[in-house]
Amino acid sequence: MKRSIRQIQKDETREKLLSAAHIVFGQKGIMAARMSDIAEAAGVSHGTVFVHFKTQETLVAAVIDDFGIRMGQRTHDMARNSGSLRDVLKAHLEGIREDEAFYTQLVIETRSLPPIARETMISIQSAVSFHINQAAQREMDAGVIKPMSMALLFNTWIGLVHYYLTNRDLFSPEKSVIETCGSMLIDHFMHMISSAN
Amino acid sequence: MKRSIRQIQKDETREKLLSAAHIVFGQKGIMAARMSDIAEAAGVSHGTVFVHFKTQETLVAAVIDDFGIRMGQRTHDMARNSGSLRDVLKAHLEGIREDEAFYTQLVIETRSLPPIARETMISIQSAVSFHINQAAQREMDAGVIKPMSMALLFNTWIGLVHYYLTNRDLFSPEKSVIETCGSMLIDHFMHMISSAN
Amino acid sequence: MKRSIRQIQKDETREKLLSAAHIVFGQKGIMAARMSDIAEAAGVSHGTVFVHFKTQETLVAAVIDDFGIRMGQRTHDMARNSGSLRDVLKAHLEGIREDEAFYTQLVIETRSLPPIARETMISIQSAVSFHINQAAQREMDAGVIKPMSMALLFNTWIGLVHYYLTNRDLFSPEKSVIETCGSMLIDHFMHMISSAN
Amino acid sequence: MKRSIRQIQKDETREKLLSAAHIVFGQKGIMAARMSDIAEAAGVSHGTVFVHFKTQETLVAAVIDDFGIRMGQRTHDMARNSGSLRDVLKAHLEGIREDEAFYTQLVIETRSLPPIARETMISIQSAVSFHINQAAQREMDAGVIKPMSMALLFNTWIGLVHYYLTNRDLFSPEKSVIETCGSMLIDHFMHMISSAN
DNA sequence: GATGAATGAGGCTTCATTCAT
DNA sequence: GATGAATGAAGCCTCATTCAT
Repeated sequence: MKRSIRQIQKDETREKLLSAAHIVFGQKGIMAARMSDIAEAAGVSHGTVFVHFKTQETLVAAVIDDFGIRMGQRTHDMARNSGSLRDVLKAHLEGIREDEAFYTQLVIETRSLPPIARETMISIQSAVSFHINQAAQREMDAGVIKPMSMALLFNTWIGLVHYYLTNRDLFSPEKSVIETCGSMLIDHFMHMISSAN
Repeated sequence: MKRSIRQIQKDETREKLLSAAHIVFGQKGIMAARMSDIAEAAGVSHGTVFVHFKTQETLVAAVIDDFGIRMGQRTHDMARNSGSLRDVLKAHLEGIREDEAFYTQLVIETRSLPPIARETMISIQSAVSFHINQAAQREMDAGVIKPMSMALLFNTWIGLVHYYLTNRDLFSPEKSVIETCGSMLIDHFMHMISSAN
Repeated sequence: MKRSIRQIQKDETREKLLSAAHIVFGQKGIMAARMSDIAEAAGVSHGTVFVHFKTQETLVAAVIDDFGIRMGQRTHDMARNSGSLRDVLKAHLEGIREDEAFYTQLVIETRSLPPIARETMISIQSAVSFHINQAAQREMDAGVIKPMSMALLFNTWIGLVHYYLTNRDLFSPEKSVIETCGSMLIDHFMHMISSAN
Repeated sequence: MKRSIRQIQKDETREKLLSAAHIVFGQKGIMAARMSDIAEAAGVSHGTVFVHFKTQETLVAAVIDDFGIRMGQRTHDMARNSGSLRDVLKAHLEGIREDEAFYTQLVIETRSLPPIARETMISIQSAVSFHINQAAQREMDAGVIKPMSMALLFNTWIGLVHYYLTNRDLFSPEKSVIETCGSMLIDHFMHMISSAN
């Protein structure tokens, strides 16, 4: 069927665009990237972007949505492979590391992005939070970590991670912050919430 | 003196502009605010902005610098009035609260702003960090708080605060995050780092 | 080939713009012409100009360069068709006449234009001067014209021509100065430098 | 009388402005000079310029008029001190030399200036032409110079002089063209029109 | 469907001119 | 009269979006 060949090609182009946008957004920032930058990065013409995404906002939303699904999947995988809180945190960072640049931009720009961005961010955090809380609760019940509000425990972790991500220039100008500081952050966080001294 | 009447008026306009910019930046974002928004907010004509600030970047730099000085002053005051770490954290949040919206935008946008922004941010954090570390060290030596890296202690605090600030919509959509969550954050943080359970 | 249809159309627009700019520059002056004047004269939108010429300076440079090439070609043709100095002068004026308005503006504004303008002007004059000198030298050697510095002979001729061009309002307000005064100028110049009385 | 003290001061300021404008116009070009440049050069405030000259055009006109009067005076003096054509040409160049920069700008910009500029230019040239023609006629009658149209003789001279003035960068980048090339120009011109070889 | 030239709204900046002091 | 801050019209340039090919 001709139809389906075309369809396949179209889908391929769409994927190229989403992937290119993901990279460019991670490099230049989401709102700072121009539509033509993305076209160029995807190796297609400027106009083609608009064939697939009616407006800039649509493209941004699609990239974010895509990313949300990927993160959701990773978080889901996280569940089965992790037992201890430490494992969960490790898996969490690992999940971020795979999209570090884009994730960081998303953290930074959420507020000035279309609502979908905020919603995606929240849904990602909710899923992550669910797993972290579960593991934390278990260890808290076991008396390994201090009793404290789950929400605050989670927000402290997220805040710490985001702080390092968004200040990469201070902590790891050359390469991935997660790679450079990840295990240190986990150690520190575990130490802080641990009931031992 | 004629001189000084005119000078005073000019200074007033400059102040009006800085103050309007400070507000508008806090509302719309620093780079998203247009020069004409600021003119309008200050109640002067578009051209007047350029009488006082040759370029947009100059204005941004001036507002940030202004803010940096104000924060520096507050941090300095913090020193004499605070003994315990809890006091210092309280003073820190109090200092932020007075410029909450702008501070939050600065946290968000630092990376896409002229270098002065980053430098100001760093210098503010350095000063704050100095006082926090001093108090924390004392209490750590006294065995009241767990032994841990000063840098990580500070970054955890800053990360936590910034996380709440930059997610105001989640934590306090109506009013100041600091007002709403400040003492909770301090309590939580103190509890976390405390050597007691 | 699709390629070439689009390419041809783009080139046509570029030509329309260059040609419109050439005319508008001749009428209003090179720096006095606004980008929007040229867009209007070319029958395209304001933004289109910037698709083809990134900045005003680029456009000016392109128009001048274009003109330089055209003049160079004419000067080259001049060579083969002219024997006597009189012929060369005639050809020179003829070459100018085809772009009289623009050439005149260029003469007037060279100093306030980007360096390319000056360079183009100089290169045009050099080529012309070469041919004039050659013919003049021959006739000087033959004793037909007075012995004199070639440079001064050339500068006198150019000065005379430019003076008439730049004072068209005095000499030929209605139409081309070259048409109106050209042969008179040649006669006069030849008479002046002739060794006969 | 208070009145007349004020009047004197006002006149002084006006003179300062005219003089400053004359210099600045000579340096930056007449239309390229900003009103504030002139205020600064005159050592008065920006607003003061408008107290004396309602519009930019008025100022330009006044400076040109002033210059015209000065040139007229010099031309008049030229009359009594000069006998031969060579003397007149020398006096002519001398008159220009005293205002070389401004005169050159005027030559270049006349067309884009208010009509007064053109009229002044014409009136200056008329006066000069009168004296040159008179002397030339005498020598032509005496058979010293070739018979030729007075207008063309004059225009050749003016064209030559203007060509050197407006191409100072080629002929005398460092200092006055008249000083550097003046006598050469006179010699050449006299040689050209002389009936001798 | 892909292309990329054309479009035009929107933003920054300059500078002659005005006017309150 | 002198001052200089304020004004706003006008010009350059960017970039998301449209549309003919």
